[in-house]
Amino acid sequence: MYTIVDVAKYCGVSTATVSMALNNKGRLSPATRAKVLEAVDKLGYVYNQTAANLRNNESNQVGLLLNDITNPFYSELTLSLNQEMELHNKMLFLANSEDSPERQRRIIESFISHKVGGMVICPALGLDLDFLVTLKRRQIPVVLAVRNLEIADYDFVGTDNFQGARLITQHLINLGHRKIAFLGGMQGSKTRANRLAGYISVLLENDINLETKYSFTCESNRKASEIMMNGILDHYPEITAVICYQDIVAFGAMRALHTRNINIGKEIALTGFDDIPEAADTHPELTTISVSAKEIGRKAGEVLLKRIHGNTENPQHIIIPPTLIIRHSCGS
Amino acid sequence: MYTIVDVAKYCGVSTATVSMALNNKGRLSPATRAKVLEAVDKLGYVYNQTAANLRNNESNQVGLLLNDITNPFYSELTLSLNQEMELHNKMLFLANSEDSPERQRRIIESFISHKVGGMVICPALGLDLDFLVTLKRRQIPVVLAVRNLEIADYDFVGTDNFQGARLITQHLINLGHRKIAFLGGMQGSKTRANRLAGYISVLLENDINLETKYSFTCESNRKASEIMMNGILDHYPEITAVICYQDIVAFGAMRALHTRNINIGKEIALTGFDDIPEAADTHPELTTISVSAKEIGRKAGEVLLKRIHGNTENPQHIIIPPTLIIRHSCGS
DNA sequence: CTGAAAGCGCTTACAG
DNA sequence: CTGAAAGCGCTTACAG
Repeated sequence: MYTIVDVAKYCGVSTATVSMALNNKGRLSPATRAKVLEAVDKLGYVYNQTAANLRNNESNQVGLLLNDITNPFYSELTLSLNQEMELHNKMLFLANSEDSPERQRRIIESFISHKVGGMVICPALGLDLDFLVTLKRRQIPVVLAVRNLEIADYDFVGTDNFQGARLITQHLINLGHRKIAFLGGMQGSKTRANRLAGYISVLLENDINLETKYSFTCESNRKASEIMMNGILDHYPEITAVICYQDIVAFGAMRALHTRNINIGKEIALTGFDDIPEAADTHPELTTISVSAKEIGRKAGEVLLKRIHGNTENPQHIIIPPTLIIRHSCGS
Repeated sequence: MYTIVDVAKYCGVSTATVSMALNNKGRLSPATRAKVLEAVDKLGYVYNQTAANLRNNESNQVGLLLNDITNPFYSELTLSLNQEMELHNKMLFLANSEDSPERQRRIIESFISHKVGGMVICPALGLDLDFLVTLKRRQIPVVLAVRNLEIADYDFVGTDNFQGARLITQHLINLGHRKIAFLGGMQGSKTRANRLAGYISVLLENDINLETKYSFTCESNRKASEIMMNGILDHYPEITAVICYQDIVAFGAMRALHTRNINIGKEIALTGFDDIPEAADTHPELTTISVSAKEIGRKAGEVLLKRIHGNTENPQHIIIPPTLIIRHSCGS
């Protein structure tokens, strides 16, 4: 593996000259520059970006911390953040917290140790806030995505969960539903609290009696929600509509319904949240709330980049408005 | 941001001592070690891994190059590779080629520039092989995943596409189908060629006339395959079964079928390939070939790690055998 | 058991 | 227009 010294020797110039040729800086004669570039090509020299970063006290790496890359919502976010970073010649470290606060902490420390210039974090549930405060002191730009932490001094990009839930609840009420369940999300999740609040607020506005027993928590995977949905069917046959916390949760619920040969859309209405691509593949296709993961990823990248370049405005909260996507799972 | 020098000054020791304390190396008196560690804690010093890497001429970063992180098959692979890397304290760079050979080239060069210790690559279609040969000369470990390139001297982890296609084709024939189409994949894809060969070989073995017009290419997304499926229905109404190149392709085909109110499983049989989680969410659930993306990711990580640690055995080709998953899209 | 010094591969301020 | 030298934050072989 050649270094800048080898290239310099090969051309009979100094390493300073090679460096300047490589970075297109300083005033080199075109002839010298050409000679160097040719040597680079001939030797197959490859620039050591990490050495340059060390010397310049810079970084062109950013970290992305997710809970579950396997969730299509997050993989779309990853893609668009990645595209944004590529445009600005930054590399992306990817890590998965799997919703473990301890693991998340380790990962963030690892990001710092690896000298990221900034990071976007989808916080794990139960993350201790003290840690984030010390993180802030490190002066490294952090933007929170998807899940907000209500820590005033962090940038955040996400959606309006309260509003999204309102949209979908009102839609069901307009269709005549009165016994509406809310299924999914974990106890203690801020996101869930907001969606639940949206659902409740619309119920109240419409003078519908709030039955707290109609809201159910479950893990965000198909298996867990399938089991829960079966429980709902067994114990609350009066329910005519269920608002699922996420599309993934709705998929699990659908399994339970299909197994029992219950006609979704006719006998029961079902809704999701996120509008991942798969939501249009189910049968019936899922009525859901669209939250553009792509847009969140892009915006988060944009904000992060600005911070990395020294922007010190007050923290921004960018809210991508959710929209109602009507398909066939509430009738058609 | 403190450095090792600050910590050393704070404790009144040399930087060598701090370094040794940090790495648990050398013979330091427990008292000194404790003093250093305490200072680290107090100052909030964080280790600069990149500086250490430069000095040691090591790396604890690996690169993962994918075509489409948005495809659930690849996100599962990413997750399991990531887990494997985390176990060994390596960070993962993620990049998306979006199947552009030129972009892929840029990314690989960027990986090298950022001093990855190795990389796993799912090659983009149409990658020029010369480039891979020069890559080989750089001595940096590379393992190919999912798509093989038939370059003898690279490690590869993937599945047996030929065998998988044979499994599913035989299944359809056993169910009585004779007019079987093959839908999807791009011209020039090695993977497609192998699956197509499996399909053809079983047809021939069963004395079924091979109709070359029954095989169709299309991009691996829902929209493209929906359009193609509509074409098939319009022009070849005699077809009773279609083998889709991937689950994603099958999802698009399902859309076309649902739109036309054709009963999947009864009027037409449909199969996928990959067994991504969503394959069990469709209605009817998709009969498909299971290829464990998790297993591929894990194994690829394992092989890469061995290479990084200096293993110089001959290149390995690890084939994860595919299995047939019978659900309801071919009748039940 | 601990310190002084060289060096990993770059860049840049300073001379010339 | 180009070179010699110092320094980014580490580690390790060598002294003591």
